[in-house]
Amino acid sequence: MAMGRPREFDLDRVLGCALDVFWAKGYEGATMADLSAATGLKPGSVYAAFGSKAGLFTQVLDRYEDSVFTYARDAIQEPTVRQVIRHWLEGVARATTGPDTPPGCLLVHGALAAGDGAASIRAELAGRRERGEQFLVARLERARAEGDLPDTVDPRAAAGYIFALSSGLAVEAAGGADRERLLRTVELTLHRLPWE
Amino acid sequence: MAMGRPREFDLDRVLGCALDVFWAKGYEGATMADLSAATGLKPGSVYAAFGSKAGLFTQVLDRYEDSVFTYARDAIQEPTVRQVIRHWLEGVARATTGPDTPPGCLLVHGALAAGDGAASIRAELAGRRERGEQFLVARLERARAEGDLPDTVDPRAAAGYIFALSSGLAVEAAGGADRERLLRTVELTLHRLPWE
DNA sequence: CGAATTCTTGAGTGCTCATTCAACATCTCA
DNA sequence: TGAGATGTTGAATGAGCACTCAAGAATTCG
Repeated sequence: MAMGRPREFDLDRVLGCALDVFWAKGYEGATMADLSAATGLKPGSVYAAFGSKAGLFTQVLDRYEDSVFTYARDAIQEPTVRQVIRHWLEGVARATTGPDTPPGCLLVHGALAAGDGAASIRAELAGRRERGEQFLVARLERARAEGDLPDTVDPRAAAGYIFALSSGLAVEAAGGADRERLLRTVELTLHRLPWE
Repeated sequence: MAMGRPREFDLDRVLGCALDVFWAKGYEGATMADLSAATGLKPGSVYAAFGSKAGLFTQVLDRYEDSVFTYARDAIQEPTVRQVIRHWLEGVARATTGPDTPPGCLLVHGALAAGDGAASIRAELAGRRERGEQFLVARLERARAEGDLPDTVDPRAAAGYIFALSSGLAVEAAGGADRERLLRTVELTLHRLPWE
């Protein structure tokens, strides 16, 4: 029953280009003209393919998590809480200061850069950050059951602490701090964790 | 030689209203229409008095630091490093979750929400954050000289750690976290500092 | 008072934004 | 081959943006 004209662009490449733009400028800072220029798609094609700027952003977020948050998935596989946290925080420091990617974190940058008309975008990003935190909470709960985290420590509080530091590192990176500076903060953090 | 018509508005009140708008929406998120409505000044009067949106923002920043950063000035007066840091971090937690002010920190929010056309605004905010950090560095250097901070700890690294946490708390507040949650993170941080 | 000066006002400037649309192109299937 | 379906294109649309300006209003000084 007639399939229609096939799209001429590579979806993955387009999402990658759009990611760079959103990552560098935030949701509202990125204009359709920017996105059109970076992806090579005319505005009409973007709307045909993704419905809206917000629709494109949502797909870009999925791609961001898949490609950037590998360090988080790897981190929770580490055998001890110390190693989990080291892997996690060093991953944040590296991901937010990559030589080939914009400085900062899209989930942090995007959220704060969303103004009035983008309340739903802010909610979406807050939800994704929350999911990320739950990811770490679950690992720390397991650690407590295994005796690797003291009974006196609430895994949610510990994850909240690590997450606050992660967001702080992302802010510093977005503000121009270099990787060494971030890694020095990570090193000091790991010198002794609050419950050790 | 003729003084001209006196201004009809109270400068301090106008800056206060503008502060609320910038604080809630960031630099680029705040429109002149928002500012005009909140202050009661017509656009023409704003430009006559402040020159531009950026000029108004700069004056608002001064006012912000004067009124909100009292906790930082008070904190460094505390006698011990522990008390300095407690006062500082609790001040951040409270200032970013005030019942009568928007959530988050203007210096963090404003910086990340500044897109392409506002590079100078971003630089201004980065400079002000840097000045804030130096403020804490100086206090920690004194503490090290007094033996209140181990010789092995670099005051700049320690201040960087506290500042990363501060920014992280501000991001969480902007994302909707409540005061109790932030204070729980502060409590865990203080349970044992990395160099203790 | 009248001249000089500064503020206020309201309407308007040109620009950029996200989004749309009609015409055309390229595919599948019968 | 032709009908149906979908993708691409370039131009256009209306809304919102920071900012401006001419005219009028309030003041001080001579």
